[in-house]
Amino acid sequence: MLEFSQLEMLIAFADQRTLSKAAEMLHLSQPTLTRAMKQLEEEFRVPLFDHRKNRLTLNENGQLAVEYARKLWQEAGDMVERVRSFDRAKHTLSVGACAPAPLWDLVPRLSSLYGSLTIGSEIRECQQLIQGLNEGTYQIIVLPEQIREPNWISLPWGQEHLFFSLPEAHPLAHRQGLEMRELDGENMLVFSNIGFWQELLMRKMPHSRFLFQSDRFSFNQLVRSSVLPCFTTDLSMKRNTTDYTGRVNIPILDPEANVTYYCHLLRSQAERFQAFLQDMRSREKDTDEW
Amino acid sequence: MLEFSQLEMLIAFADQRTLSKAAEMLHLSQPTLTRAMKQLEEEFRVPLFDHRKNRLTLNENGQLAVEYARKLWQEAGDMVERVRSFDRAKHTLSVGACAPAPLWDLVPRLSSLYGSLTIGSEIRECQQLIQGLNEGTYQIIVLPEQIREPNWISLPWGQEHLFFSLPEAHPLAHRQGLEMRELDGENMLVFSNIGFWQELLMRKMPHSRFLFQSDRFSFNQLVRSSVLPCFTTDLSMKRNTTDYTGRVNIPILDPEANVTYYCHLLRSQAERFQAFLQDMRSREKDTDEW
DNA sequence: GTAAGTTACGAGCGACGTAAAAATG
DNA sequence: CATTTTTACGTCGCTCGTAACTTAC
Repeated sequence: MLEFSQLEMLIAFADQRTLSKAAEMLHLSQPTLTRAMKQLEEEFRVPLFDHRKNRLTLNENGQLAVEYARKLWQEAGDMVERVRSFDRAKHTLSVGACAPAPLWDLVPRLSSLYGSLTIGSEIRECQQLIQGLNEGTYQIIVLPEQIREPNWISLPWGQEHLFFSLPEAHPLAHRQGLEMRELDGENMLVFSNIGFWQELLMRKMPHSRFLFQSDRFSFNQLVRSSVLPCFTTDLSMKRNTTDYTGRVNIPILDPEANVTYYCHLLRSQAERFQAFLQDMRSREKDTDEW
Repeated sequence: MLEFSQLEMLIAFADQRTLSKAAEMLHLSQPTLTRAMKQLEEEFRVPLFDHRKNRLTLNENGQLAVEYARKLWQEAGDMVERVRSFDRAKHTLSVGACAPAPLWDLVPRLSSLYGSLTIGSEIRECQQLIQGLNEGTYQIIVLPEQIREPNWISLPWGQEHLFFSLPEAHPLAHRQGLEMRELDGENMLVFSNIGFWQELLMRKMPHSRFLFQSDRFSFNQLVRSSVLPCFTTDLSMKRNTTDYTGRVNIPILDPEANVTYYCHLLRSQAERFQAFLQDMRSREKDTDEW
């Protein structure tokens, strides 16, 4: 019977051009290769090589066989890989979100509901999330708006409200509310990896320069020590990772700065995530939490 | 390493639903199957089966693996088949013709030119021949007309002229030439497997009934013993396989009944058939032969 | 009780490597 | 003379089958 090991040796010979080199490469003795090539010729029942006294070369049949062997070898590898990733997909749950805040309670929630699964989470652009959900890259995605698709399920997952954080001495610090255009042009401190917020800031405040900080510690230092205006949100403040003493946090009035998040998942996965859906629906009634 | 024998066993198990039946089918002991399935799980490093005490069933991973295994198994078979037929193609030369007569001298000619090759010949409809040449089913085709294709080579291969063969007592037996419509309506004796001629007869003599004879001996008997008109051609008469004594053979004047055959082959094969092409061209000058 | 899967064990065969020979440039 | 392929030979190891055990319907 044709065996993968034989195909491997054939491919190695095609690559190395001599049996000796191929044998060395595969950590086999050279006679083993000679035998394997003979066996292949017997199995195919056609000559695959030009057997000269001390030179073995592929003939046309052999070259064709090598082509097929490579394809088969590749597909055999794919087969194993696909089955493994299929299995892995059953033990992992990938969440994609448009912003970090929804993940703060979503991931722990999912962890406690699906203790046996590995929870992976990523922050990506909305368009990528939508595509990823359809392609199976994500099982659950969080978007800042509700998208109604017939084969999707969507349920609200809290709200988030953007604030300006101004030094007390700032001329606008006395205001109860602000529109983004009122600070357009000022240099702003911004924490990185804030998902869709970043695009929003740059769109609504095109004249501002944004000083992005990817390190939480550096960002906190700058918030405390500088007089640069920055951003925060209600969820961020509740989480208390940054000390805003000496600053006034003023709600931003623009409608785009006040979002409701929605979890979306494929209707075909409803059964798998039944526990999560029940949990979401029970929260939905308990509106105080938000 | 993954082995084809393991895939075979996996497929057999998927088909038979129990290891015992699969083992029986493959003429192996049942423990061999148990081991092979274990090995597969080790190679994939994911569970493929639901191991119950006395029942083994494929889980989802396993079902996926079986799908791939079937595909791979099929392709491995294809691989061998393709290489074999590729090799065979190098040792065979398939000729397709629209009528039998051109083959009478073409096949012996090719045999003597390419003694090491097996010559296969078939009579088919022109459309099938054209398709077959392009697809590689035939290396050489003979058509009753010249077709000019940029990547084809075409050269004439003789002429053939159709005759009516009438009993001497037939009212038209004295004529020097006849048109087909003049005998339309009479019952005619026809030898089978005459290629495109058959279609021509039926088209030009729609009111005649044709008594097809596929056996040469029966046909000859009927020609001798009956007074039914029949057909012959100059090439057929030269070949002398039928005794026309007591009959008058009268040329048919319709242009379609007087054809020049053309051999066609792919220009890409010109080198391979160089000897044949030279031979054809030298005959072409020697017009007396026709 | 029958039929299925798993485990244990022993034997046989086959695959591999070493060694030697032959050939080529 | 170095490199390569092929052949011969001996041994190690792996694979297979038999047999015994366990379980379920």
